[in-house]
Order: sequence, then C-alpha cells, then structure tokens
Amino acid sequence: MRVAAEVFADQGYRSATIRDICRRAGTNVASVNYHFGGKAGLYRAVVQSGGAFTSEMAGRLAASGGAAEDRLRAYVEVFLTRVLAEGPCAVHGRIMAREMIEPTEALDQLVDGFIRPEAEMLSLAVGEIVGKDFTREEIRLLCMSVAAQVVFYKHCRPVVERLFPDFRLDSAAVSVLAESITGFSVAGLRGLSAARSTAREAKGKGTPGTAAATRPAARRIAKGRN
Amino acid sequence: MRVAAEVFADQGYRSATIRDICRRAGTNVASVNYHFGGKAGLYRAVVQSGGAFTSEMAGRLAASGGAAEDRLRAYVEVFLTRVLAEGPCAVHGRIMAREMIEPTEALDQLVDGFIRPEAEMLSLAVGEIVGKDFTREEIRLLCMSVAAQVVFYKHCRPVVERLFPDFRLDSAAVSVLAESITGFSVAGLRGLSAARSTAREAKGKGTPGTAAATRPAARRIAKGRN
DNA sequence: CTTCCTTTCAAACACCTGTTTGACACCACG
DNA sequence: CGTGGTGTCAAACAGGTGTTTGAAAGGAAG
Repeated sequence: MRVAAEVFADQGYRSATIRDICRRAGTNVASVNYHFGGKAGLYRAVVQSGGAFTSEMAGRLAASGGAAEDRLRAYVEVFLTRVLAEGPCAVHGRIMAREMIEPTEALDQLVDGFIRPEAEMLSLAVGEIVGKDFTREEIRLLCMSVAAQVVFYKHCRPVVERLFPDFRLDSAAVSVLAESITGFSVAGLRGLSAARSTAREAKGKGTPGTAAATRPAARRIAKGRN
Repeated sequence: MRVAAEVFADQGYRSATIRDICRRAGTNVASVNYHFGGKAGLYRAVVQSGGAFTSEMAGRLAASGGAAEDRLRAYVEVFLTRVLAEGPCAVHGRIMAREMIEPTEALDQLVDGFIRPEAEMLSLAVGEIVGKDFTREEIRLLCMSVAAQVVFYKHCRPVVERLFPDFRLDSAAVSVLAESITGFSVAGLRGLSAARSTAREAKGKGTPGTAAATRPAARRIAKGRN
C-alpha cells in the first residue's frame, strides 16, 4: 500500500498507526491484519516492495564505469538523489534513514541488501583514488567520510533548515550539493594520497625533513597507524 | 532526574514513557506531574539541565586559539567526544541527535543555544583555511561537509556496526576518528583552495581546464607551502 | 437457489499512554 | 497538641494502540 509506505516513511514504524494509514487509504482497520497479518507484516511488505526504486538506482550506478573520480561522482549523485528525492519514489530512502536512528529487524535486511553492495562499490573507487599505500581500515574510514557528507543532508535537515533558513534543500539542490561533496572529497583523497607518497619517499633518507613541510595534520595521518 | 535523561536519550521523547522512567528511578508516576507539570516539562528540564556538559566543552573549544588547522582539529575532537561519549555525560549529545530526526520544540532552543555558535566557529576556521576566494555559500557547504563526518558516527552507528562488526565505536576510538576526519578535511580544504587559486591565475591566459588543474594542485599542497 | 469461499466492516477487546484525583504520611510552626 | 503545607502514593480516568471477532456482503460454481 502506497499510503502506508508514505506514513511509515515520515512517521517511523513505531509512531505510525494503522488507524491513520487506513483512514488515509479509505480502507478498514482490520484489513491490514487480514492481508498482512499485522502491523509488522505491513511494514515488511512496504520495506521490500520499496526496494524497486533503490535497486534501479543501484543498477544504474553499477553500470557506470570509467575513472574512479567519475564513479565517485556518480555514487554521490545517485546516493544524494535517493536521499533528497521527494514524492512516493523516495519512501525507501526515508525509511532507510529512519531505520538508522530507530532500528527494527528490517535494518539487517536493508544493510545486507542495499547498503553493503554500494559501500563496496564506494570502497573500490576510494581505494583506487588514494592508491595502494592505504590499509583497508584507512580506506574504510575515508569511505565513511564520503558517505557521511551525503547522509548529513538527510539526517540533519531539520538543523540545516534552522541554521540557514534560506538554504534550499530540495531535489533541485542535488547537483550543487553533489558538486561540492565530490570536489571536497576528491581533493581530500588526492591530498592524503600525495602526502602519504611523499612521506614514504622521505622515509628512506632518515630525517623526514620534507614531511615536516606538510602541516601536522597530514603528517600525523601519514605515520599515525603504526 | 538523571534516569529520565537517560531514557529520553536512547528512546526519544515520544517513545519514552514516564512509567518506565519512574519505575527505573524508583519513584511514583504522579511525582513527575507534580514537580514538572507533565512529560513535556520533564523533557524541557532535562534538555536545559544537560547543557552544562555541552557548554563546558564549548568553552574549552572557544578558548582554543592558534592556527586554523588546530582549531579545526579541536572542533572535530570536541564534537566527536560529545557525540561518542558514553555514560550520563553524553545524554545531551544523544538527545540532540534525536531531535534532529524527531524534532520537538526543544530543537530551536538547542540550535540557537549550542549549534549555531559552534557552526560559526567552524565557519571561521574553514574560511581561514581555504582563503578569501570562496563565497559564504561555498564555505557553508564545506563546513557541513566537515560537520557531517562527525555526526555520521552518531546517526549511522547502527549501520556502521552491521557493516563492520569489528569496528569499535566507543570513546576510545575518538582519537583515531578525529585524526582521520581532520586529515581528510584539511587535505580537502587545502586542495580546493589551491585549485581555486591556480584557476584564478590561469584565468587570464584562456582555457582553465579544471580537471587538469586539480591534480597538480593537490600534489603541490602535499609538498608544503601554498 | 443454494453453497462455499473470500473479503469487508463495525464493534469490541486487552493493553498502554499521560494525566488527574483523593487519601495518606511527614514535618516545621504556632 | 493541633494545623497547615508539602510531598508521595495507589487508584482511576480518558484517550489511543494493535489485534480479534463475528456478522454481513459479494460472487463464482454446483
């Protein structure tokens, strides 16, 4: 039921009431128990039915090849679109955001089905950009730094709106946001990669004098993981 | 009441029940209505009483001077500590995170009282790092990119734990996370700043060629002076 | 038409929510 | 001792929750 997905999306599983859903849908309260076996069954059905849009986006994302930077940009754009989308096609993203704060049993299924594959795709692109001098744990942290910028605009939307009332946060803002996030992230990854390689080259000479030229921030990262 | 703050923090205002709070606190259900005038009054009291710890952190943050990079690092560390802290001193951070997803009337007060001052502090540091070639809107976006990385570990904790079960996300991880976030952010800001300045210098000559400009820019940053 | 099955509906059920009520105990103060 | 105020308590209240129930309606097959 589309209206059920809508209600679940912006009220959460717990706060949503089947009476409200049924009133909006023009049906009876008992029908959901008859067809889905209860509120939990309805929610399950909504969650896995809403995966269509998400999967379609994921497919479009998986098909995008090319340089790592372009794949990263595609990832950010797709993810951002999903997160900022409006209307009925956005329910899955909204439910996913809800699940992160108020996890139900559906979150495990969501993580394994949608989030993990995309996380690995992102990890590949990031690893390609920074090069081979970074451990898996470091790349993992960097991936989260990239993904964080996207989900921020979903999770902190109420704060952003209060902080900057003139800041438009709709689907039209996707491109400018994607541009900012991608530019910042690519610059960050490239900068870290370059700092790491210079630090490695300087290691053979004994005193890392050149590394001291870099600011303490980059230097500590370079030798932080012993 | 401390236990009330605890319950509100990890259940949210709506899901928390005063019966649960009172049972844990060993007091009677009617006492909260007698002393606070109701559930909303209790919540208000909890919210503004919890500000002590947050304010103390903010004071420590405001006192930190020095280079913009160090101030940014201090911001990330303080913010991350607040967000990942455990025990009773973390309730304010957790309630704030809750408010972002499920806003109540307390969010406006929280934003004006705590978030906005720190956002301006962050904005100053970021603007100092990237230099004067960036508009206020661009700096605003970059600030959100930095802050996003911090709140990510709070808001997406359930997902992170499912994605990487071995990833420890406690107060001991603060330093590692702060290091990664600061390094990534500073590298990103410096890279963008360098790319912007080279693009400005090249503007007189004709075709800018942005993609070609970013890579050398990042490399140059890694070598030191800008 | 009868029969059977599926679906819908209003009502009721049992439970939980925040709040109110009235009685009870405590205790400083006159 | 008496008295008034203060804080606490169990009980009850009114409203909302998910779920169940039993009756009624629709329709296809015999």
